[in-house]
Amino acid sequence: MEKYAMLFPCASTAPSSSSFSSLNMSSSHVLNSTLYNNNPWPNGFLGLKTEIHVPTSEDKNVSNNGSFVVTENEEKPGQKKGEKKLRKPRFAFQTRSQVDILDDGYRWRKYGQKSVKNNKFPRSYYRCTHQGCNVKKQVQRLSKDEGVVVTTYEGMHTHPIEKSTDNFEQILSQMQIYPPL
DNA sequence: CGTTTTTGACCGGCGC
DNA sequence: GCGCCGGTCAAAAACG
Repeated sequence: MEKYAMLFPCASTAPSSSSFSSLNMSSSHVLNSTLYNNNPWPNGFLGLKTEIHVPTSEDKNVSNNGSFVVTENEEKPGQKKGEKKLRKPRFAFQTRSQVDILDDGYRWRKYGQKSVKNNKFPRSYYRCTHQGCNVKKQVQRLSKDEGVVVTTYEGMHTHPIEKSTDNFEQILSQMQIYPPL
């Protein structure tokens, strides 16, 4: 297996994708697409404060998760009231990208992959390789829309980013919200 | 040689 | 109690 192909879907009105494909592709991926951030990160995972909802026509199609889902301490039916159940905040980012792995500057170790029902594509489970940092993340690709990738983060990082987020920041700054299709 | 990926087994919760 | 479903473990392979 070779490395992932550096594909850049390019929204279409991308200003200059040249800066995107920085030379250090050590593990920098691009996610030019819709990214929803509510800034739930302690140390500022992303500096930007974008909170937009793009009601694309696909929205109805992708009803299973509108676009940005924040599942904090939600009590599910059947759970004991006020239990010490592991309540971790979860954030789902729905991204339009050809690349599954969206690098956020952290190092992830894949620890599992399972196929989900109603989905042709498997779901990958990643874990932050930092000691004491039990942040998990799972990447799922919608079978309906191959271009849509749902990245779900679980937990928060308690350590600085190991890599220079410069690249990622650049991407974010240049990232633009998808126009309603 | 150390680290990450792969992949099936395993396990816990939930519904029937 | 059993089977489905989703998530994790762990051993070996793959990779740099």
